[in-house]
Amino acid sequence: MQDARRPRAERSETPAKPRSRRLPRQVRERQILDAAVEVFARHGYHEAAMDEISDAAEISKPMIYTYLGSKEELFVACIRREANRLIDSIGQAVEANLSPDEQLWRGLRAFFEYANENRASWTVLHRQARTQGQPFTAELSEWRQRALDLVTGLLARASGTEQQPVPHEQVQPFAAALVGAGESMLDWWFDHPEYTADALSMRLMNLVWMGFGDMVQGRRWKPGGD
Amino acid sequence: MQDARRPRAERSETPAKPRSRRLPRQVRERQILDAAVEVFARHGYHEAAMDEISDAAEISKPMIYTYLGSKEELFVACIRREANRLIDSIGQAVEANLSPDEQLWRGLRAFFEYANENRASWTVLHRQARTQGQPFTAELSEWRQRALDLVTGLLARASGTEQQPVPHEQVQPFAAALVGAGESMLDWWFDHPEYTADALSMRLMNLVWMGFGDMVQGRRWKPGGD
Amino acid sequence: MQDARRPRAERSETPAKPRSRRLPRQVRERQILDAAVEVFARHGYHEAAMDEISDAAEISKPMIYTYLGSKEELFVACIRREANRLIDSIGQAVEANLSPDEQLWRGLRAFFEYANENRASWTVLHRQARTQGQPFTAELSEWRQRALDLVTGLLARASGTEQQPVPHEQVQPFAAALVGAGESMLDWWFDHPEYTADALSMRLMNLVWMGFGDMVQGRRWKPGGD
Amino acid sequence: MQDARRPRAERSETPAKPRSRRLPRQVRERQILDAAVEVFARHGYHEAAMDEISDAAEISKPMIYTYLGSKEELFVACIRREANRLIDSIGQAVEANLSPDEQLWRGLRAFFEYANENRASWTVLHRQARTQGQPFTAELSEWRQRALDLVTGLLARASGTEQQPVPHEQVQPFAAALVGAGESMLDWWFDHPEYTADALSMRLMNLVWMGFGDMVQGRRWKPGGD
DNA sequence: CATGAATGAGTTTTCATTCAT
DNA sequence: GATGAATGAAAACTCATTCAT
Repeated sequence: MQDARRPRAERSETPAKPRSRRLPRQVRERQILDAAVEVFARHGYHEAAMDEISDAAEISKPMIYTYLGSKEELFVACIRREANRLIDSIGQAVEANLSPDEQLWRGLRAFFEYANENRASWTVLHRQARTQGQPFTAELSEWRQRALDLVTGLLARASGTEQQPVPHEQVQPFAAALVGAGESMLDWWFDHPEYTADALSMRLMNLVWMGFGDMVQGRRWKPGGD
Repeated sequence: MQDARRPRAERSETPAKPRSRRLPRQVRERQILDAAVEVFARHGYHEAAMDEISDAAEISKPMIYTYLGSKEELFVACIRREANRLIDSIGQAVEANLSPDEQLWRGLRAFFEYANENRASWTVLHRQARTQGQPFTAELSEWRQRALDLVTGLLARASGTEQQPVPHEQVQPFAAALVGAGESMLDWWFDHPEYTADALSMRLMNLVWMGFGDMVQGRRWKPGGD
Repeated sequence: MQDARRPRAERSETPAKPRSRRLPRQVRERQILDAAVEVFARHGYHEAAMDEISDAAEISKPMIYTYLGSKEELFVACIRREANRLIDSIGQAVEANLSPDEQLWRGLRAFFEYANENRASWTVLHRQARTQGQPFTAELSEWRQRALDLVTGLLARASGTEQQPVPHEQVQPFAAALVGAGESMLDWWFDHPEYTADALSMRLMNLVWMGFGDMVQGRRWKPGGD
Repeated sequence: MQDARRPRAERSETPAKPRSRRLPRQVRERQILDAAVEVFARHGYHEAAMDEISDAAEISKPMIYTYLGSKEELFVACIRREANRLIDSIGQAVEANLSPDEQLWRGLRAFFEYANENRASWTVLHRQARTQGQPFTAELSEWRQRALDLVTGLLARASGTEQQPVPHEQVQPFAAALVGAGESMLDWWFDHPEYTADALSMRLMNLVWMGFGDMVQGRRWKPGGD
């Protein structure tokens, strides 16, 4: 947790820059959120100290409370903003005029790219993923649900034919699996950065797509069979 | 200060239940671990209070420290014990004389069953999965690595032929994906308990196994293709 | 757990004295140090409770930690401040234009006076003197060394002639003895306050000075002699 | 404080020697006191843990309480035993048929020798010397008083003539000074072990004896004089 | 508007002491 | 007689949150 708080006795002699007062609220809020995402990603919700966030944001703690409310509300605001950014990124990658499978792949790739280029953002979304019983649990599962819906949609559109679309509730468990597989592969990627987002997403696409295709077309694995 | 620590002579008036005192160490350690797993699963490491654990274990805090050491050591002990239980469960399900694909499926099913029947155990293993920078990080990643190795082994054996085994490092990213997919599907299952472990594991098996099989046999998805 | 830390809205009913809030840091630090010296003197390092110090300083514990750091750092700060005060007192009493022996005597007298008038200050410096293996041991021995050096200097200057100054390392054991003798006499004084600092310091001066003078001039006591 | 308590999980497989049960009480008490002196000397009263003492004594804690009572009583017993040993040592060195000054010197030398050869014993007597407000304060000051009386007696007998003995109350402050000087010199000795007890005691004897002799004979140092 | 000063309520950990076996 | 098991009561330190300036 470092030493972020405790204004030790040796106050720096130079009064330092007066910390640029009187900025418009919007700018302040962005500063705060940026810092908070950084710190929450680094330490997680509970280990993150408001002092460290206020230090990182170069703003005093009371301002954080004034602008963003409690620690919990601040965290929720972070999740919301970063979730939107990620989902927008994916949404933009999935151009409507592409074929459904291409769309799916582009979406996966966009996900890998976003996470790789916005580590803190991804981490803050991911780190607390399994936390339960916390006040912010609702927000977290909401964003996960949005992500899941997005993938479910892509997968359903890609797998059904025009005549026989696959119903969402049937696709859902596979979408869940795909999401989990993606996250897991991402973690693996961070430890093996020699791959590209392109390659990674292709592998995942292959794994799931082909398997899913087989299933849709009735080719199945059965125990004892083969 | 001074002598304040000397315990009072007058005990509580109500005799209360005698709480079966003076149990052997081994028994107490088990009690403590059971309670700790429960509490850590419920709240996570940092939000779990030693007080709550001691309450749940029906023992005083000093005994926990005497027997299991610090909070961190206690957590590590939980992880270790539960990880062993889970991995043993899977290991026993994977009988050596089965065909490789059957083994993989049995393993998946055992995983689903174990997690379903031992929620707290699974949760404690899973909840802190992405935590970093904590003292117990080492223990957590060790157990994840063991799990990953187990799956990698199963997948590699199942996908190669006797003549042409697939090298582990090539299988790894897929194993990672499979693990993630399984975890994610499990979460989904908890919200849709109408399925059986059998059905779930079969679905996952199909998804991954068929896809993987396609890849191994050279059937690939390519962007722009079809 | 959870949100337990959020402070209650309803403050204590009794308005009580307003306790002059929001004082500048400098003032608070002095208050804290004053209280800490008092409490450390009374109970010693380990038996002193931060709670008692914070009560004595009329401030909450967190402020102590914020301003002065850990208990150990607080103690070190006390030692440092009080050691400086004492050594300054002696230094000022030892005017440069006096004869060396007069300087030595004035120094001794200043020591007795300071200790008598600043009991807590002296006690905090003295009480832990023989403690070892504690984290603050370094600070304690540093101040003792400074005191010893001061006395060694006075003694050396006073005992040698201009032509033949006595080397410090030869004087040192006697300086150590003198310091110990002074401390011990001081303790004795506290139980027999009918004496004056003047009288006490004169006695000690006589004891050591005459004896030392004899030795320097070659008059020695030898066993079996007379 | 080491790790003296907490019987960690890895109980040694070998049942170890059964800790020789059923020893006569006297032997047990000696074992305990020996261990306690060692531990108290090492850590001081408050930092010494009963667990460490019981470990060192190779006896269980309840036995300590049964035989010696509370921690405080145990400490008092240590002080008492070791004080007696030291004072006896000095007493034996001071043979009645010697000349008074020779007696004084022998006493000093015996003190230095004892302390040097029985570090723990000396340390336990010395370490808590300045502690106040503790329950054992009485015992500590009693032993100091006995030591002071012993020295006062020696000094008085040595300094007066048969016809004109110096009254004790006049000698006392000097005796206090002598004791303090001795202790201080002893500390210094521990850091400069190249000297012998003989040399050290001679130095101290010279310092104090000659000075005292001068005073008794009316040679005095006066401020402003010389 | 901005912030340094302030704190209530915890948290983990330790220790002298005693009881049941 | 001897001990492992057990605990009440603290102690140091932290943190989200708010008020006075």
